[in-house]
Amino acid sequence: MKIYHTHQRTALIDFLKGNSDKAFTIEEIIEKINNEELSQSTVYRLMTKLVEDGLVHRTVRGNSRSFIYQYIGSEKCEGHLHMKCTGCGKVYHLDSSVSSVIKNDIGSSTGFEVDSHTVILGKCNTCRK
Amino acid sequence: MKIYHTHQRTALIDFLKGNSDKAFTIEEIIEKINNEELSQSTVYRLMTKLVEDGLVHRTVRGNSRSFIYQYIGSEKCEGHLHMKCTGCGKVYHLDSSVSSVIKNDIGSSTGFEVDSHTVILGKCNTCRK
DNA sequence: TTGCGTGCAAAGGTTTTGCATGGCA
DNA sequence: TGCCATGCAAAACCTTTGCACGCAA
Repeated sequence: MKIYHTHQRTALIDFLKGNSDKAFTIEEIIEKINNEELSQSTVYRLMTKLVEDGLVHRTVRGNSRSFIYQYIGSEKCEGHLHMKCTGCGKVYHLDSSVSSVIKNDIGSSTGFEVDSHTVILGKCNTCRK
Repeated sequence: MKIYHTHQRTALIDFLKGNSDKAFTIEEIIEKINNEELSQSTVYRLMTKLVEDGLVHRTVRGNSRSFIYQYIGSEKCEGHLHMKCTGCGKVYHLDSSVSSVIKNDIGSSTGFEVDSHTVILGKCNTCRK
């Protein structure tokens, strides 16, 4: 299935890439980029695809009911683990060397081969306070 | 606010405690214990409280739309991490000492406080072959 | 008896979908 | 031109809530 590079798609991906250190609800995304004019259903549809393609990570924030999305698709994400804060929903990138140490610790003690896409849950420095 | 020990509450907590290695949707919970007769809204209400009290952990499963809940209040799983094999689906308990090392590695390099109930994904020794 | 808990059904909020139209390649 | 993408509005879905009644303490 071919992909058309519509201006809606471009605007959305540019926005997410430019803010890959933050996570947003669909509502927030629409608010932030609606000079580019894209409808709610388009955002939902694009997001679904981006999540399927592994470019975007989907979670929930706190005990809210809606999902938040964060861009994690850059190549630089290969090989390291991610941590997701259960408070604010933000995804953090764990340093490659620390990631390797962890994978080795687990591998050598149990024979378990850790998947690079594992998301470690916890509370970030800010939300712990 | 006083707590009444109704049979609905007891049935729910007993079920969750007895299956603390698994996570369930509200629908699944109702299905599994509905010889004890408890309504959907009661399950939702009890769950909300249990999550607030920190006895139950709430997340989402895969790309589903509904939440899943898992009991995390028992002491026996305190302090160590779990690994789930994406091949056979089994959950493994990671040795406490290895768990501590990992938590410390992450904590000292990022300030992130790892949730003990994090589930690390990967392939177990058997499934790797 | 008191007042928290429950069940039912209705409401609420978020996400998905059908259909006609728009626009990229 | 061919066909994927979009927008709108309706539908679907999950969760929450109001109210009257039930039941633990």
